[in-house]
Amino acid sequence: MSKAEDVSKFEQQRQEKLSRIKELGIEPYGNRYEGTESAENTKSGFKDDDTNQQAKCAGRIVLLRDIGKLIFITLRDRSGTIQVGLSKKLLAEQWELVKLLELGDIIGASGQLGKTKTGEITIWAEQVVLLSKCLLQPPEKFHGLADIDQRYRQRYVDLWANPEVMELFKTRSAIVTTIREFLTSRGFLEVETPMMQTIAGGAAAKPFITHHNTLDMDLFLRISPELFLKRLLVGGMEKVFEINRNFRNEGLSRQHNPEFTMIEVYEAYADYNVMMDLTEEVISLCLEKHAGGKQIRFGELTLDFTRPWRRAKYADLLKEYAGCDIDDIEAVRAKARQLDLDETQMDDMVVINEVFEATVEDKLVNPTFVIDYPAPLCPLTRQTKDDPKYAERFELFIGRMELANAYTELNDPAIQEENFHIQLRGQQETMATMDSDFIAALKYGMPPAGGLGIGIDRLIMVLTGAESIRDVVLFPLLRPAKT
RNA sequence: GGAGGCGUAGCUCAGUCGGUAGAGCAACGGCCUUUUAAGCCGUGGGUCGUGGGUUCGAGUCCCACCGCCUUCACCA
Repeated sequence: MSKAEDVSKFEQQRQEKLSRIKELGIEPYGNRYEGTESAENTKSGFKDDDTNQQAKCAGRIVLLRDIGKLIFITLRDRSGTIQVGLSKKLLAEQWELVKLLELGDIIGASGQLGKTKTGEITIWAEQVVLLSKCLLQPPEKFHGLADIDQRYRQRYVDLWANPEVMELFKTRSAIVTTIREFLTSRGFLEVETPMMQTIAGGAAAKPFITHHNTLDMDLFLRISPELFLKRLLVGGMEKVFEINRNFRNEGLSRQHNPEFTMIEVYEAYADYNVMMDLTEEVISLCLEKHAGGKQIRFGELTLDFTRPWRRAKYADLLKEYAGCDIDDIEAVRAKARQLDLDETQMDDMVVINEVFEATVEDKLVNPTFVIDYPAPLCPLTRQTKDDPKYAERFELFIGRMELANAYTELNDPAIQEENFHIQLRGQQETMATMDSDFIAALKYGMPPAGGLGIGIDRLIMVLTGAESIRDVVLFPLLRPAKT
């Protein structure tokens, strides 16, 4: 960064142009501008045989080529770009304004639609309106804005200077819409539950703490909506979902942003198998509608989404990749030591999970459902029918990342209350924080249900090939910029 | 929090062994009515992230700090 003095030098030049525009009696910040068509629609609507086709577009000047008495401008709008030809002959009275236009200004232009010698569809402007003056230097026209720091801090510039960034966020929006439509068309009700909670439950994570002044009480930003959505099952909302932010006060990484978007889905009378099918179906639908094929490049990896996706038991994967039997705890502990893990202060289950995470997770590149987790690791999950050591839970891994987590919900209040007291040694956080109102809800009777959570940001990552969560979050958390 | 890397003009980037700070784009002044990252002629632009230190001399070497990236820790 350079001195404010230098920055303002360029700004001053633009301020001077602004003054000259005002001297022409022109308001440099326009108002409502009606009757426009998008750039891409305008171009696709062009007919060669129609010699009197009018067009009207608005957008930001991203390229400007001044040939003297003729200026070519490339306008960028939400849809793409279109060329505007500004001719002195056609714009006699507006020519003075037109000569003052510069990169970054937002203008509206209308006139006859035609083609240039080289065949580019062009609006030959008869009317030009300055809609907003740009007072700061836009980034370089060819390379765009490349500095990662600045791209995140000034996403408002990144979005129009780098069209692929705009594309990605349009895709993100479309994927969320697809998920929403998929669920609502199947009778799911979209709801919103508290983001500020008095007990941060439903997941194992450190919460953010905030304070309500009038009530004079601390509140937690939610780490999960789970316990509230299950209350809705008790209330009779049999198929519900919520798409919203969770907050976890933990480290940042390529896969972790402190606030991230989750969808949670609950279906009464279903179980984790139903949720597994639903997960595979909805992600495949998103892939089909919004991605380039069943194979997606993800950094060094190629993710193959061809169905059916692998479904493998937790214990079998442990055997496969760690080479030890889940029931042979000494073998697992030996493996832990081999991995340089200090297992002495950990409960058996914690050791098993540490070994699992260290040996299995980074092998799971193509979509893989890991099913039947050890029950003690799953205090909110129903045990499997044939073996109480395991819980009816799956996690979906794609590209070495955990994307989804689901289970057959525990609806026995006695077992749930007991599980809320579990604190495994070696676990820093526990998802078993006592919530007695939730127990009360269960005592009224919660239908058996399947529940599912999908990390939306990570889903967008694997579907678009973006390797960093910051590339799929519009405004990722950063420290304040240097002064 | 630990480790490693990066920070040079508005933007994208060069900068050799420690010896007066460079290019392209953008800007400014000219020319140009069919350009496509338009072209041509000319001009200006820098406390090299910040602060110390070593040195006759620091963008370059050393230390601290700030920010970003990667990685580890953390984190289902």
